[in-house]
Amino acid sequence: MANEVRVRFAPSPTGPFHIGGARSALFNWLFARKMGGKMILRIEDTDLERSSRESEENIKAALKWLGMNWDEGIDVGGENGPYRQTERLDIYKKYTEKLLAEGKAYYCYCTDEELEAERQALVAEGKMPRYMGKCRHLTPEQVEQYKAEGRKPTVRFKVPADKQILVRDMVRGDVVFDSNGIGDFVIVKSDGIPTYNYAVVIDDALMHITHVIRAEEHLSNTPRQCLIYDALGFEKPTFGHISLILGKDHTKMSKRHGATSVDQYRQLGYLPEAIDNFLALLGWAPNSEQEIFSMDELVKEFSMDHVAKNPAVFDIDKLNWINQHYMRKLSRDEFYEAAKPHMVKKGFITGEEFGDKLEWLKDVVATAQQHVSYAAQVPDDVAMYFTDNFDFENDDAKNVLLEETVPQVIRLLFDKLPKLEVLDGPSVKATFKAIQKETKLGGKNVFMPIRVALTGNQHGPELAEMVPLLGLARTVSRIKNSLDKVGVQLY
RNA sequence: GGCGCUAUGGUCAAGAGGCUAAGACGUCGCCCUCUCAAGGCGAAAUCACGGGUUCGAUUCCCGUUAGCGCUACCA
Repeated sequence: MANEVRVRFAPSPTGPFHIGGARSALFNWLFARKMGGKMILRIEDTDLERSSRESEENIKAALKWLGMNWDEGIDVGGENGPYRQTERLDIYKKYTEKLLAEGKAYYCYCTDEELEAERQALVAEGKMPRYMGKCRHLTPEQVEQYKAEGRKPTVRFKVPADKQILVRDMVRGDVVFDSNGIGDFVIVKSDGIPTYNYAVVIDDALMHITHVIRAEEHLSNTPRQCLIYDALGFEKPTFGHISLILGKDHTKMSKRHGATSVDQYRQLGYLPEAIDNFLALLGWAPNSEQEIFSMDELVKEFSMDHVAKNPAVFDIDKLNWINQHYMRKLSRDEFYEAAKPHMVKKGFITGEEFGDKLEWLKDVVATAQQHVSYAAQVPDDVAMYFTDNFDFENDDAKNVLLEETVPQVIRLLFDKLPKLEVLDGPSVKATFKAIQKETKLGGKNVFMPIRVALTGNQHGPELAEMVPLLGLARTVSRIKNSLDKVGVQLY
């Protein structure tokens, strides 16, 4: 297909998969799906020092977890492979030789020290520090001399002077750069590995990428890449530079802003649908006022011309709100599974429970479903079901038990509860109502003492759901203990 | 320093020459309610600044300021 849209996501496997990378991937994926095109996954591992297979695996796992599949690339193959840059070295080499032969690139034998000295000199003169093309015209003798010294050359691209470079960008419009502001840059490092700006062009061209959607930090590099496209006679793709995600203090997201990797959010119990939904809304807005979108809906609604130009601050509150929305929609079992690892971690369950015990656990966990933002919050929310030892939250709570109507209420409760045929929500509720009626007390005077005696706390889940889960014996003993602690006599 | 991008409430944002400047998160208040959460209703809160262009600028142009990015043998 001649006009097929082909986009790529090309991460560097140099660490935990960042939430910003996930957003770039998402925009590419949405655009590809929307246009009925293809998504290619390529691994840019030319930084030998920092790249690792481990983070490559991490990236692939995260993409899958987020529901983004790719049509071509790593693991799935395709006609334009290999899809790992370190496996494409011979391809780059061919083009480098061509550039060298045509005089569009040259060997540079400068050492780091020489480069640094040049930079310092330029700065001292108040000029822009950039490579001045010292090795552009080396004589054969000089080259021999350098070789004899054992110097390993880099290959630099010869940047043409006085050229206006136009970058056509889907989100920023046309951006013009002046080639005079760009020094001859390295395209092949002294170890023979191509640099990012070089490899990316060859790969995108050879993989027939039609739209390059990536983070804004690459915009300033794009003119360099355009120069290479031209030098190699490749057709340029359409670019789309999406804004960066910033932390709360408006600086680039980093560790001190809390969780920044996709995996951290997964581990905290965020749902992939929620992350996708949230990320999509960061820098893109639908036509409608809708806030909650499934992936299918996003595909349907997505459009690159509704992508915002300005950077977006990562708002954890909104993520929490969206995640809570999706959490509430889970089934009882799904929610239990989501909470399970966190319950195990806290030692509340072993993961081996079955039978009545399992059902009880599911019921307990289910009490947290409506008001928790992410799964890691579940254990704290249900901790009271796992220990009968508790302290009073504060003196206010303690004072609730000192009210003179308390003994009467508790006596009636202890009288009625054991007589119930089944101890469930409705029957417990009915019991409370009956006590209210007999004592002519307001609801608060009935519920609050029971709540505090039962939990030590003035806040918490509904009593009618709590009592059945605790069971008769624990309910009675917890209340007795609390009354003893504050010295209230029942009879 | 140079180049580039950006600038609507605390945050995400709609808007695309004339509007009471949407909506959402968050905040606050009220309702519901034993409490919390959820839910319902409501409120406060925004066009960075200065010049133009125009009958009229949040919207177009220029400048200033601020933030960010690039200026690497990192991507």
